Amino acid sequence: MTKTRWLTKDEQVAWLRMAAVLELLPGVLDAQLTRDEDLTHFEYYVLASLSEAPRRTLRITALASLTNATLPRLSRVLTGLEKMALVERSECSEDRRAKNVTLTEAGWAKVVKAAPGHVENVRGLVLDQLSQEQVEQLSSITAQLLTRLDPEGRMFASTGG
Amino acid sequence: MTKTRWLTKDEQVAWLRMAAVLELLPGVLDAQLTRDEDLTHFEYYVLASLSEAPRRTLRITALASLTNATLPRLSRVLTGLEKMALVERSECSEDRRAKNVTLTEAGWAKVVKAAPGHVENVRGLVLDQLSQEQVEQLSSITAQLLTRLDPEGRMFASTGG
DNA sequence: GCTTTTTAGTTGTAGATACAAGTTATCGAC
DNA sequence: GTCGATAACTTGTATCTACAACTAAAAAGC
Repeated sequence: MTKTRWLTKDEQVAWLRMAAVLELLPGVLDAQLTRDEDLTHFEYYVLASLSEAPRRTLRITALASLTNATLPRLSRVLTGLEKMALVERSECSEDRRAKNVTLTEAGWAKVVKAAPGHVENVRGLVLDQLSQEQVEQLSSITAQLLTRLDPEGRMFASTGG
Repeated sequence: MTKTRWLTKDEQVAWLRMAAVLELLPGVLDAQLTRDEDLTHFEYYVLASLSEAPRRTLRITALASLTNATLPRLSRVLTGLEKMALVERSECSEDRRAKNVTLTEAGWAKVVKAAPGHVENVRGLVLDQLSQEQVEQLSSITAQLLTRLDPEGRMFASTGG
């Protein structure tokens, strides 16, 4: 129980701004995808993750790890996506406890259709707002933060420092 | 409908890292406060906002704007905080539709008690992970993003560029 | 001043998420 | 190979949040 090291004025400002971004950005990302594609950002992220996997297929646990979702959450989201015919569950031959999820053709088409709008949104909100130099700085800063937030690089094919 | 400007490799990496931070950081902030103080990060933010207001009092709408909450959400959270005796609602004399919320003595004590752990957490997760220079860069970058995300500076006493 | 519109806040209802418990299957000890 | 422990999901239940409908009061139109 040592004495608290309070934030300096500059740190305080930096953190308050960061906290505000943390609060605002997810809602704005969600809003565009919901409006244009009737998908939450999380659902999009699930589909996008599958689209990049070998054979567009992953074990549910692996997908949960990639997306930082709990298993119950992912299970229910997958049920929803399955109802939309965007993914399919199937038994896993090697481990009969486990299941595979596969992106259907319709699911692939959905990702292809949704990607441009999402990318434009990310550009408009973030990347195009920053100078080339700032984008590099942001990349370094977030990489540094992830060493603590995600030490095992689960959400990320840990692209070197 | 122009051709999509896809992300360069560097942009893609920067964005994926940023998205991962966005996904992970709120949960970790919440976990510490819930564990140590039985408060969500949002509840803490509400109490902290009140603690800095004149007379520790704000109109509900003003508080909603500061915290980026919808009115229904804030209304219910306030009901919860009121049950914990951390805040009090009172009629607003100037406008009888409106209500004021005030931090009680117990609410003030709660913020004072919770702040050190929260600050240590923010330090450990973010500020102490970065160099002095990176903290400045983060501050500039987030300020830039907020010009788009929060053009009216609602969440922030817009501290100049 | 009376009516219409807008604003402040609360509550109804539905969907999303978490934690815990349940099910089925693998793994490890022996 | 049998038994207890662990792992991969799924489902039950409670809480949280959003959107919409509701109440009450101020503001605006005329």
